[in-house]
Amino acid sequence: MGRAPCCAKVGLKKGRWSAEEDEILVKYIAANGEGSWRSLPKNAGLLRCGKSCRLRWINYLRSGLKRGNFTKEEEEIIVKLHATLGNRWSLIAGHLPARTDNEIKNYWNSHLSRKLQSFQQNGLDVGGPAVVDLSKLPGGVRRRGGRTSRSTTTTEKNTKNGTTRREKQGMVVVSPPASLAQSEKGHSVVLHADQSQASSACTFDGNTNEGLMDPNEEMVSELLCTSAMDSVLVGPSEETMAGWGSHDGDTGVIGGTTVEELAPSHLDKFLDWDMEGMQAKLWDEAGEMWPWMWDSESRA
DNA sequence: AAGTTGCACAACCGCCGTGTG
DNA sequence: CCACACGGCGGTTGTGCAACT
Repeated sequence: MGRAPCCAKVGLKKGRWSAEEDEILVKYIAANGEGSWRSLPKNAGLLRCGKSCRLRWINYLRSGLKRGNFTKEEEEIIVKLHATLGNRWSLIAGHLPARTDNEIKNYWNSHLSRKLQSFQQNGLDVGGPAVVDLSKLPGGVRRRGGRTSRSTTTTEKNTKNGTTRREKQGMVVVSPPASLAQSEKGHSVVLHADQSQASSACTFDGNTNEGLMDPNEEMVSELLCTSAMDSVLVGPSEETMAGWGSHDGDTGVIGGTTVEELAPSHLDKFLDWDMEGMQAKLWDEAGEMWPWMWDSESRA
């Protein structure tokens, strides 16, 4: 059992590509086209693994790639798509043709995730992620090196989506908007994010009108609250949950609709939505959107 | 000026799905 | 149906560099 390594490890060069190697690879592909990555390095005279050649070509050498800083528009697209698709960088990259999945992934890990986390931790009242001017958030200004002081813990703050948050024993305690707390007192609300965050949930206990959430899950749910559109994104049936958990064939079943089916038309539409308005709508229509939450079992 | 620290990013690693014999 | 090769993808790591002490 077990596959043979993609290439013989012995004698192959690793690490950064030299200009000479780049030139060889570009010339070879120009003459012979892409594909046959396994045999490419041998045929081209490169002491590289085929996968390494492919990665170098895909991410840096092929034409049509846009290098340099991400624009504000690109950032917003990434944030919104990530809220929907999770870490499916190749799908996200499909909506930013000049960017590679690796570049987007790196950018997310080094820039955007930190911004959003800072946003959440500081409870900034900036109107929700969809309308956040990312450049104004902590970390928005590129800064390199040096020691950074760790942000102090927050006690209690009101957020623009109507919830109240405070921290207790390492968890984020979230209270729903007063309107929901009063109208739906005695019920529980569980917010589920996309497939990759299926376990992320905020449960508002009907008696205390509070919900406990991991700080990281808070960010997910914040995005979810502002982006949820219908049952496709919110609320698990058993079938849906099974699809989330299984990663069935990389299909990414969400509420019976595959991610591939969602993209691009639904996602393009999604990007145009008034996220803040959707957030308010979500709270207003909580009873309709999550009917399974109001059954007798969930109240036990 | 030198040492320290953390960021940014290129590249690697390993798993998974698909195609093929 | 099975085993294998290959390509693709997402997670992770290594390294260079600049800011800071």
